Amino acid sequence: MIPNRPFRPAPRTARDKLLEAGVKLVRSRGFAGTSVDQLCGEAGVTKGAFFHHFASKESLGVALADYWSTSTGAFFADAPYHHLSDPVQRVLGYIDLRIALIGGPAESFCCVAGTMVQETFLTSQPIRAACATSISANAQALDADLAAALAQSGRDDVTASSLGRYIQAVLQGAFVLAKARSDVDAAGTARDQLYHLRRYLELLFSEGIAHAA
Amino acid sequence: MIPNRPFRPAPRTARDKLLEAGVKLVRSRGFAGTSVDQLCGEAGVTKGAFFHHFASKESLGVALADYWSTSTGAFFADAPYHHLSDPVQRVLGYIDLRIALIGGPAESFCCVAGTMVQETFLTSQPIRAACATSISANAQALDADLAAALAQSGRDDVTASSLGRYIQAVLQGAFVLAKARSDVDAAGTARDQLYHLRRYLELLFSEGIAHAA
DNA sequence: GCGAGCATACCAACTAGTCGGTATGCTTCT
DNA sequence: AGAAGCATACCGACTAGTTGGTATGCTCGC
Repeated sequence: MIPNRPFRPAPRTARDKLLEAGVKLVRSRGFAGTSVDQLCGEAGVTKGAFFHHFASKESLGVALADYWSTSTGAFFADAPYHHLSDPVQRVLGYIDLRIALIGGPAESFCCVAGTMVQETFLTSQPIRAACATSISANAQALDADLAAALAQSGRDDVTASSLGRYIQAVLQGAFVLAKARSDVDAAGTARDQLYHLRRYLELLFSEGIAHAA
Repeated sequence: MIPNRPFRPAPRTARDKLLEAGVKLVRSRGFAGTSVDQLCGEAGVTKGAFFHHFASKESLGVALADYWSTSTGAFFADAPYHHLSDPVQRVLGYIDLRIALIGGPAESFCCVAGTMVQETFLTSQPIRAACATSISANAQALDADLAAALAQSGRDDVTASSLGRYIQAVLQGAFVLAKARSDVDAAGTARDQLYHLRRYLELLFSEGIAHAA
């Protein structure tokens, strides 16, 4: 789930170029709406190269979800909010980073895995599983901070894993609404959802303290 | 349509059958992943009937979003939570109804408009607009109750329309996560997101009262 | 008999995937 | 060192089947 990815490296091999093309085309046209020829055209490679690296279009979908997962995972693992001492602030720092990454048209910040899984969850089990792994990896990266923040706030009615999934759900929903309202203000629409999410987390953690006091 | 035979069941036209087939197939395979032939097969109708009623596959997509919007709109307009006297309870009653409606596999409770707009927001402006209208109509149906609940709680930092959009965003996100986790527990995953949403609304409205007091 | 509603037959374009081929390296044996 | 042997990376024409869409004909209520 890397949104804008301003510093992505130039892809060298045909495989990398095809995966980068996949990110762009799936984000804007969906998986079924993107043909192998379009992927090759966008990547500037031939069909021979495509089927040299991928056994089928489906296997590109699986590889794309993995590629997306590892590149976004690396991005957030390096983010500065990890250095904050307060776990609540680390969680809010993650949300603030997500807010900061939203900008431009919807296809530049939406999620490849979320888009793919909507279309393929019944027609391709391998792609569905790869997308599920990608999304849950994002959720689990926050798990320790969420658990610490909940414990610190005295919250025992919410689990960290459930809250982590909720954060991912709000992100995915924000992307859907941003696409729907892309004629008005895609980025602003998406950010609005994260402001509500941030407010929920603040209420949740402070309400916990109020309870404990 | 025309009630010239009141003692017989209403004649299901090919158009209605195609729209019903569209709901089922788009929910489970997406719009681009569903062919005109599949739609005709599911509806038990031939291609001639399809292009008699719809100028193109795209125009079926637009009609499908409208059909979805009116049928779901009518359902929620008749729901019993409207009779509750407290606006906060009406809002929470809507959430509880949405929770109650979630069950079975993901394709039986997910949103047609949300699925379609993800794929087509850049490739078909008419479908995107129809889906946006469908989603925002759902949001606006809650507008008056949300405004009353916010006013009653003394909340002036959140607008009703923004909160209505957030509710729709969480629903859409819940559907995405349910699809991704359809191997585990699709319905339970989706419901979990709405429990968080319900808690947010409770905190929001009670926190407002605390502020006012 | 006329138009609404639908069926049959068909088409050009596009689809994912195949296949024979080339260029460039890396190993290994002499 | 050098050549044989082989693997990797890539090319682009080709195919069998599917796609959305069309042209035409039937049928039945008004």
